[in-house]
Amino acid sequence: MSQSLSYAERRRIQLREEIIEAAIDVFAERGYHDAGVADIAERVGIGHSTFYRHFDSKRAILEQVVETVMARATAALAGDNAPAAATTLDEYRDQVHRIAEALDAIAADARVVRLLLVQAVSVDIALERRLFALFDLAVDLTTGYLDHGRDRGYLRRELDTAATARALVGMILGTALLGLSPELDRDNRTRTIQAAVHLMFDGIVARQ
Amino acid sequence: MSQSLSYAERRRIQLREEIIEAAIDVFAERGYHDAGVADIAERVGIGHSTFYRHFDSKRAILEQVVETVMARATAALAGDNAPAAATTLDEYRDQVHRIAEALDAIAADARVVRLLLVQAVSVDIALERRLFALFDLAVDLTTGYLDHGRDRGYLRRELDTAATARALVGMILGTALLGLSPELDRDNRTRTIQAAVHLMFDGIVARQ
Amino acid sequence: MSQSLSYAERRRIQLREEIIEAAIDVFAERGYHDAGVADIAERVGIGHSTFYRHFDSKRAILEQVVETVMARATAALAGDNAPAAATTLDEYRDQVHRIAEALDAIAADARVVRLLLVQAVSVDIALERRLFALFDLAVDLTTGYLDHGRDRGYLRRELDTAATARALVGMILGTALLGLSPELDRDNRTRTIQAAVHLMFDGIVARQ
Amino acid sequence: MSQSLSYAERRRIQLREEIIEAAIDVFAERGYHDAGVADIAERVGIGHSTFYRHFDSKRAILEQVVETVMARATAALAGDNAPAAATTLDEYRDQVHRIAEALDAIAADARVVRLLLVQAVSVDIALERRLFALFDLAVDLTTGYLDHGRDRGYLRRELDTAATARALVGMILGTALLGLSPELDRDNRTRTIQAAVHLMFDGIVARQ
DNA sequence: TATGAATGAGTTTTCATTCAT
DNA sequence: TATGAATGAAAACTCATTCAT
Repeated sequence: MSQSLSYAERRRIQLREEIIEAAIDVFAERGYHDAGVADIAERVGIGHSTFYRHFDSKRAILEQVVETVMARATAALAGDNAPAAATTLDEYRDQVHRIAEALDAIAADARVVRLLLVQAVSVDIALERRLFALFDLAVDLTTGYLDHGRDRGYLRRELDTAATARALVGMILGTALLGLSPELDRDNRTRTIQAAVHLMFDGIVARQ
Repeated sequence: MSQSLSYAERRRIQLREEIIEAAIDVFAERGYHDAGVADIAERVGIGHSTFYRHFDSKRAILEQVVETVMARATAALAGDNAPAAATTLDEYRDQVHRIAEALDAIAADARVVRLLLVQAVSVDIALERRLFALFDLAVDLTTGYLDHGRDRGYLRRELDTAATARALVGMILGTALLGLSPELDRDNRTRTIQAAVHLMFDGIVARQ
Repeated sequence: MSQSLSYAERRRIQLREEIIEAAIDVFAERGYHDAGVADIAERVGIGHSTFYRHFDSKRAILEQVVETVMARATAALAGDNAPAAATTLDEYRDQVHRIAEALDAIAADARVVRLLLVQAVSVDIALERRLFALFDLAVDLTTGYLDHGRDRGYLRRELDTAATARALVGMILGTALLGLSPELDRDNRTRTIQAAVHLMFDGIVARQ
Repeated sequence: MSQSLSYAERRRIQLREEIIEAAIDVFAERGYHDAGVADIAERVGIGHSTFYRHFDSKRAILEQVVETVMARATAALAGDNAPAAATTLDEYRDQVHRIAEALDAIAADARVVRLLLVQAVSVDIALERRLFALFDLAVDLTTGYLDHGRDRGYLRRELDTAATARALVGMILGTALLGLSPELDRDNRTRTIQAAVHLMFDGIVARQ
């Protein structure tokens, strides 16, 4: 199908992607409001007017940026940590570990966190809703996993799966947010992930 | 001491607080950038230049707003859920429950969450740092609690307390953020809190 | 007549004068536009609202200030350097010297020069006219002196007295303006005056 | 070299000059403070924000205006009244006449006088300094001429050249300032110049 | 098609002046 | 009477968006 595109069309698509990429950087660095269309255009190396041949408005590209980043994040998750349900606790543990690492890889890019957790929420109600819809989806998915584990018997029988899922997704988002702190080095980040997973499975209480 | 203030002085202080209150609303509703000084003034019912008799700039009142909200939040925590260390697991469980409820009471006000987690981070590097400093403090405090519990023996001996504290604070922030979702009703919120606390202590794994 | 004034009236007049004095300082230091009514009031030690009990507007006090400074300047001139006409060249030389010194004493106060030559001309056409009327008066007076000297025979017969008077008044104003230069010390100032008087009488050409 | 400029570039430069020209008018007519950027733009027939595509700020264009006017004035002087030193009194007389006429031609444009003597001094310390530096330069140049004449013997041997130069430059500035008076017609202006030159060379005293 | 030029709507901020105590 | 509080008019400046080349 790509050979059916003319050179101009391919060029056009490529430029569009370059603009999105530049916008990701610029919005993450300076924030949506402080970033100007001119900044984005300059980074791409085009006139700021050309920008408008590809996007209707500044708002429109933010939307596209958020969309793109959301897509990448979900793609990264979908990779090999497929939603195939685990049948034993150990399998589930492994799966969660893999998911956690994938999420960490995503969140390690501060731009992603800034765009999704900060900018997307601060600009606009409509965008905020879109984001919360994604979060709700994540909660639903997680609920499914927990339901499955509870049915299989390796998770606590009385688990309030929906509420627990919400707490877990919250933990993901919150630690991602905390990861923006400049204090946090790589090692700390890794330990936090491990602690979170350990917490998730076993809690903090000592067992005899 | 309050009787030592003249009528004019009291009036002045009161107006100042009204402005802060209005700013909390306006910033939470429309976001810092989309909110104008005129909007704040209008909500208070004063001329927009009167605003400048009480605050030097728009930026200055945001700072004051964040300060105020942070102070209220910490005050709410400090209430009766004093940092007095628990000596048994049950005491600690109770304490955590009380803290969780206090935090929930704070976070139930969507304005607080919006201001602290969204606006304060999106406006300015300086403000962002201030906020992260607060989060780091929360992590340190939590680490202290966990250390104490581990030393007493009611928490897991091999607990990575600092990393776990980070995960826990992340869970608080993340669930607060999720709480912005308009879908979430009172009951859901409560269940999420309970699930979070349960998760924290016992994890999700079934015990025989 | 002053004993007919009540205490309150005297106090009022005195305060009015204090305000004018403060305004002279403030306008000279910061310029009319950059100076605020509040600055003047603060210097006097009164509330800025009280200012309006004594003057109708900021513009009004500038007028008063210019009037006052002009009056002082002319008074200083009128002193002992009375317009009594000289009958000999030497008498006229003496007279011009006295006048020059009096003018220098006035112009040594940079505030006067700033107010009359800079501020009064830059604010307003009406004020500018008032000032030029004063200058024209000075030209007329000088013309009278020169006419007198020419009639007496100690000044050149073919002297274009009106035009020369204009040149002489110009020299006074111009050197006063140059005197604002921070470079100029007391000695230079004196030498300039003497050079100007010498120039006026004898020109620069060598005589055999 | 001008053909190397694209149409757009020429247009841009031309517009820039139109703005400067308009600003000269507007600042001279209403004074720097009372003139708004919008007034300048309106006179050029452009939107007020277009102004900001050519100048950074209102202050910046004043600087440019003063620079331009100063440049024009010095250019007018530099014309054919070159600084080539005169060797005889008559040559010097001629030279001074030419210079005086050139200066008069400059000062005949009231805008120039207003901008340089009034506005430039009233706005800003920095600009005032720049102007006084120019005046000091004029004094130095004049001193050089006088030194030369004294050395040649056609000027008085005991002439305090520096001080006299200051008095002469003062006379130039002062008569220029007086020339702002609306009373003054062309004829008066010319006579004043001639009287000034006559005064400069021969003084007012009758010679037998 | 790509672009720089142009623009007006909008925002923050100042300050002379009036008002209420 | 003296004053601080209140205010609105005005002004500089920015920037997303449109236009003309």
